Order: sequence, then structure tokens, then C-alpha cells
Amino acid sequence: MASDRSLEVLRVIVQDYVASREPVGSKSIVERHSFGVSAATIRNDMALLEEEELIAAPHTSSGRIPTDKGYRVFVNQLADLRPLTPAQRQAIETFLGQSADLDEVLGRTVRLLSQLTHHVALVQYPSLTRSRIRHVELVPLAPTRIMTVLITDSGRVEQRLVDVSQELDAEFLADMRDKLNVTLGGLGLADAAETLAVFGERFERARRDVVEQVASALLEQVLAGRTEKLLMAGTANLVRTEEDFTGSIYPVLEAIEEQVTLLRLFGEMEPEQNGFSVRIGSENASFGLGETSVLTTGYTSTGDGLARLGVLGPTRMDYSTNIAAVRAVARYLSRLLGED
Amino acid sequence: MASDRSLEVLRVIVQDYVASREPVGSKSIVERHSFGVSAATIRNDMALLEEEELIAAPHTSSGRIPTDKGYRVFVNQLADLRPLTPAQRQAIETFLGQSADLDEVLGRTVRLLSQLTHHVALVQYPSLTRSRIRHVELVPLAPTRIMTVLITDSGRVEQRLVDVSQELDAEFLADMRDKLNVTLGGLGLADAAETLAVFGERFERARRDVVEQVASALLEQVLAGRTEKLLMAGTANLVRTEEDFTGSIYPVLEAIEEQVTLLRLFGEMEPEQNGFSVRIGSENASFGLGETSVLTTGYTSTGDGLARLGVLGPTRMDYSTNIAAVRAVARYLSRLLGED
DNA sequence: TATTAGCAGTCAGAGTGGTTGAGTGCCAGC
DNA sequence: GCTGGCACTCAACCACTCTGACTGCTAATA
Repeated sequence: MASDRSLEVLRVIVQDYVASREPVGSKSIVERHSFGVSAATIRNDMALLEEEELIAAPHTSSGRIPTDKGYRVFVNQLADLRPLTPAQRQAIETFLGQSADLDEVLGRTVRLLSQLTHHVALVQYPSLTRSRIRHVELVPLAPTRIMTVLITDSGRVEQRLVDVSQELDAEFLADMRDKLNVTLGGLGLADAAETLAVFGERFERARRDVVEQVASALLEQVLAGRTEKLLMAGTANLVRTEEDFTGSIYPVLEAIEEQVTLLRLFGEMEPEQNGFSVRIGSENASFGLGETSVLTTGYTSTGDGLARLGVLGPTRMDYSTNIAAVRAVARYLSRLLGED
Repeated sequence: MASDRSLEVLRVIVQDYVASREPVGSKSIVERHSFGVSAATIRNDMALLEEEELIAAPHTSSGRIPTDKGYRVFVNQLADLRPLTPAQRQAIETFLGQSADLDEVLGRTVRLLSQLTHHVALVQYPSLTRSRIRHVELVPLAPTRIMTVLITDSGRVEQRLVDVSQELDAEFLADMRDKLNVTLGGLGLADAAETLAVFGERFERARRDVVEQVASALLEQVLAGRTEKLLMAGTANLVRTEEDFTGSIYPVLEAIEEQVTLLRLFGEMEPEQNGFSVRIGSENASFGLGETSVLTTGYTSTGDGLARLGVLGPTRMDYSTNIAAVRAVARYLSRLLGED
């Protein structure tokens, strides 16, 4: 088993490699850190770490770099999160300080997180699955065309167009809207789906067809609410860190442009400890992201852990600082949305 | 002045260079194209073109590549747009065939255009400035907090939260909503702004404060409607064409992530001929996009030329094919949205 | 006057070989 | 368990040469 000191050696190797992007040698370790032992001793420790596959040599006569497994051990041991600088705290305050609607708050959040970490930031919209229907609106656009608008208590607004088979007068529309709101208001989405399926029965025969057309549009919206959405910012940062990737970063960019991929990834990120979750390098290989790490944490919108946010960057990243940033932003965002 | 043949030579230089990414020499021209003259003659023509700064040599003993000015002459002369392949037409049909709401149609359009051209695709939302208010909705979220929803005839939906200073009962809210809809319905946004400014006067003193809070939220939305929005897809393609940029593509990606930049660029793109507009290389230098070309055309949403869409890629791109693709997509989209 | 063939000159890029220096692995001694 | 020392390895760098793809020019030709 690796001794205390060799774990410490792993720690400084990760730190120095992240900072310099160059393989770390035994000599530079004793120079930069006060271990109180000679380079040869460090070499012995490094041999140990290499045996356990926590570090590896790009070529025979070079320093060592951490393996994915090494990063994993490093992160798991990570106790001291580097606290944010006052300037960073300030940035969070001013960025998120003003109230606005959900779209705008999340948009600002994702840009903020990307600026704080200098990596790609991701913010998932609060899932609709657990939220409740607050209001339904029907807007006539043309005699046989209406727009249905669904508003949930998480502040999300979904719209859809529906063509109906007969003309609808304003009165009838208002009546239907009121019935919909009375029936659906406050319902969870799953219950709403059930209710909508039989909603047509409340109306007279002649109107039933058209009501069911509207209801099925709403039903689609309710179901579509489960197909989650996410925001992204700072993809340019991937290019900035291009050298951290062995091949081209094209496939990486392609993968993250595919929202579905990221949503699956988010879905797999079970919270490990106090809501926080880290996936390192090859752990993401199945998503075409084998050279990237993803840090996420949950944030709450209405007192319930609904959605996640985080950053994505090269495996060689400053975990300590970034974890602190993700946590801080999530905390602020939760507080902001919790006020609702 | 450049002769007919030398313009033809320019044409094949652009074509071959775009296809091969390598400087084009006189010998390869006579080999690949049947000019019926010798390489020496072509060289004379090339000397002419170089004098007029339409082509340039990366270094003394190499072939020639087109200058930005050369591309410009080439594009202006472009008569034969390469028609889309049947497969591409098919793709457009199936992609845009199904009706859905505005967000989804535009989202699909931008992805489609990016796939057709293999470049970054841009789609501007129909501007709200010329559109009219279709409906206003007020949704109570909490006793002193409501959400205002603004729906325009271009199908756009804007939402905003507003905190008010006194509790509002449902009746009063319904009354205010009805008054708002009667007053604002069908109004252009400029007129709506004026009307909203004095809207409070219609109510009794005690309520005036709270009405004005709501009205000013709506006013903000009306004004915010002018801050235009655009969608982007296919940024990964910029990385694919990385070699076409002299330095890093980082600043390019940064520039296009800044929506404001692109919107300014779009705003400057006056339609040159039949709505189509091309900006080449250095013509975009002021936006940090001096090595990219942008092709745009307008599309119509409600019978009026409201918004633009287009592609952005390296100056060295296949103008003929891409112009055809942009045009075709704009035509389909106009038809689709015109049905409203 | 427009075109052509031939030839000298240029130069990026690829290939070669030698050198350097950072860094390891190992061993004998403390 | 730690240390100093030494032989060994190998990527990175540099200077150098060689090659081949071009052009530009000139003189001959239709």
C-alpha cells in the first residue's frame, strides 16, 4: 500500500503537472516542495506510485504524469478546496444579483460559471418531472389555430401550436381554459397526463373532438417536459486547452454539441458525496469524452434537488479550484431560485 | 484590365485551392483544365492577376492562392450556383417537414443548415420590432409575485417575473389582463410602448401603483423584444477547418460566442442582390472575424423580410455550394413560416 | 501581338546525423 | 529506510543537405 508520503508525492505531481503541463521529475519535486528527503527517495516513492498505476511516463527518460486513476485518488483525497477569491465572489454577486426570469438567470449562470472556471459550463434546466402545473393558457392565432402555453411552478414556459378541426370562439376557449386550469392547477406532471387523457369527456359530444385535439397538444407538452434541456457556454475554452488532448478536439466538440449525449451523462452522474460528483477521463469514454473530466453538483429550484450544473474540461484541470467554483455557483443559484 | 481568360484562370485557381487547400501552380492548371494553351501562357495570366492583387504567393517558389479581393471578384462573378443534390433536398424536406412551434422550427433549421454546409450556421429570430402583440397573460405565482407573458404574432413568447407592492386577487388580475388585451391586442411594439406608459391612468388611485409595476414589466419586455436573439449550430466545424486559419481559432470562437458581435455583423449585412449578402475575410476584420466569410440571406416570417439566416466559415470555403444551401433553406423556412 | 519552349533561380519541406539535457533505474554505502 | 553517484535512455533541438515544385525571364515562333 502507498505510504503517506507517496500519496503526498502524488498530490504534488498532480498539482505541478496541472500548473505546468509538463511531466514532473523527482528533482523538480524536491526543489519546489520541502519534503526533507532527497530526489532518490522521491524516485523510490514514484516507482511505487507507478506500480499502482497512479502515474505513468510518456516516454522512458521523462518525468511522470498522473493517470486517470491517479487523478481519481487525488480527487477523492481532496480535502482543502481552494476558496474563491473575493473578486470571484464579487463576480457571482453582481452577475446573479438582479432578479429576472428563469431563462435569463440560467443564461447568466452558465456564462458566469464558464468565466470563473475557464472551461465549458453546463446548466441543466430544472426538470419538469417533479414540478407542478401552475397555469395553462390558450391563445387564438387564427380561427382554427391556437397556441397552448404551459407554465410550471419552476418558472418554465412551454408553448406549442395546434390546428383544430373546427372554429373556436373566444367564449368556448375561455371556458375550456378555465376548466383546464381548475382541473390541472397544482397537479404534478404525471397526474396531469392521466387527467388530460380523459379530459374530453367533460364536454358535450359535438365539441369533444376539438377539445381532445387541444388536450393532446398539452399532453405532448407535458411529456416533452421530461425531455430535458440544458445550456452551455464557453466552448471556446476547449480550444484554448487544445494541447491537453491527444488527437483533435473535433470529436469532443461534436459530442458536447449533441445535447442528448450530455443529458445522458448528467443522468449517470449519481451524487457521490453531499451532492457533488466527479467523472474523470476514461470514465466518460462511452460518451466520446474519454479525455475530459466533468464536475457537477445539484441545485435546487423549489426546495427539491431537481437539476444539475457543472463544468467540463480536459482531464488535466485544476480540480480544487473548479470544484469550489461549481459549488459556490450552485449555492448562490439555489438561494436565488429558492426565493420563489 | 484582366482578360476573359485570366478571369477564367482566377476561377479555377479559387476552385482548385478550395478543393485541395494547396497553392495552385500553372502546371497543375493546364493538367486539370483544358485551356488549350501552355503553362507559360497561364503564367502570364497569373502575373496579370497578381498585379491586380487577386492572387498572391505564400512564398516565392510556390503556387498562387486567391486573396480576399480575388474571392470577392470570384463571388461577384458567380453565376452557376451548384444545385443541391437530391439527398440534400430530401434532408430539408424531412427536417423541416413536421410542424411545431417557432423555437423548434428555428432550432431544426439551424442544425440542418450546419449539416448541409459543414460550417457554423446562424439563424436570427424574427425581429419583434415589426411584429404585433397577439396576447398578454398575467399568471399569479405568489400573492405579490406574478409572471407576465407576452405573445406576438410572429409566434414568439416572452416571459418575465414581477414583484408587486400589494397583494392581487384573481378578479383584479383578470380585469387587468382583459384591459391589457383589449388595449394592446394587434398593436405594433412601438405603439404598445406608448400605450403602456400611460396605462395606469385607467385605474383607480389605490391600484395605480401596482398596475404601473406590471405595465413597466411589460414595457421592458416590449423593449427587450428589440434586443434580437440568434441561434447557432455546428461550431465544431470551425475546429474541423482549423488549418484554414493562420493563428489559433480561439479568438474566432470567442467572437462568435458573443451574440452581440454576430448581431452587429448581421445588422451590417445589407442585402446586395436579391436579398443575398456575402462578406469575405478582411471585410469582417472589425468583428475579429478577419479570416472568415459570412453568407446570409433574409427569410420572411409573416410576409415581410424580417430576419436573416446564414453560415459562417473560413474564407477558403465552397461559396457556390454554400450559397445554394443557404438560399434553399431560407426558401423552405419562409414557406413554412408563411403558412401561419 | 500572343503564345511557346527552355532554362536558371528560389525556397519550403523533408530527411539526416550529431548533440544536449532532463530524468530514470540501480547499486553500494550510510 | 535513506542517500549519492553513475550509467543509460531518449525526446527535442539544431545545422545541414537534398529534392522538387514553382516562377520569371528570354528568345524563338505562329
